[in-house]
Amino acid sequence: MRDPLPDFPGYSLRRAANATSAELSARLGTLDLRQVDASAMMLIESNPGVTGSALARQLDIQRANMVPLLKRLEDAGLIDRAPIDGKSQGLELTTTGRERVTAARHTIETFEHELLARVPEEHRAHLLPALNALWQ
Amino acid sequence: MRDPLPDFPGYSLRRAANATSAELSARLGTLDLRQVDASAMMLIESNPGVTGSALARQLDIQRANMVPLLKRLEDAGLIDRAPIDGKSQGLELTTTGRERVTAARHTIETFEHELLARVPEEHRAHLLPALNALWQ
DNA sequence: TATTGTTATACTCTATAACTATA
DNA sequence: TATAGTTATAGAGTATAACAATA
Repeated sequence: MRDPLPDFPGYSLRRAANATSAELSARLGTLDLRQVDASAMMLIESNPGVTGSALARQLDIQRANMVPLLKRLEDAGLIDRAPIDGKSQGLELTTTGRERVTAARHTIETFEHELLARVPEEHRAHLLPALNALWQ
Repeated sequence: MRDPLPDFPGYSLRRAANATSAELSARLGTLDLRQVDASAMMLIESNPGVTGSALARQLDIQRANMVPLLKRLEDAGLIDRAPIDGKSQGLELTTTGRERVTAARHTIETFEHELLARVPEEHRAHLLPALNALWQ
């Protein structure tokens, strides 16, 4: 079939994101994590005591949608919450959470390595900076 | 906030796709089109008489989800269906559909041009081939 | 006055299973 | 036996509005 769509960067971006996202989700699923769980946990790991609101802003997630996300992580014993003041609560990884995020990072790094291997060498180093220029 | 996530190509890919997709959707919305509508119409334009099933395969959309999509396009007077045999039907753009897809392509090309302008010149030419290597 | 955490809700997108009719 | 079109439905993911309590 004639297909003019892959010539559009926007289309290719969406297709590439969908394809790789589905694959990564399947792998993180073996750790009982979603992609957003792993992202949130890595941010908490790098910023212990961060609030849910700050996390939401950094991940570009609605504050309201953080509630079930954090509840899931807490119920799974992966994070703890401690009051900062009367209205804010700081988030930290539990011991289990630290182990899980380490496993997740390993899964992700393996995945990204395979991902980049698909890209011809001449283009490889340009992918990340080009992508980050699009949204950062 | 310390944020290790933009160093992961998979994360940057998803963030870039989300950000650009939201922007493009808003622009296509002024033409009463969704992204997938524009994609489907461009494929029909390039392959007049194509079936809905073939379209679904090319776009990686479930056959079942093509039904409301095509109904929407037909109700809007953008496509016509003509029986090929007893079970298949060929899709074609109407006159209105051809005008609309031309407008959509203009919108998309303008958008992509702005998109690529955000990417530093040294990386620009590498984006599309790198992306296409990830899913094609 | 702005922000945090929360509840409730609706909407879009997508996936699955099943069915009929036809190739 | 495989494919086309379809129906119905369920599950994610996300967006909006509103609220009480606190900074």
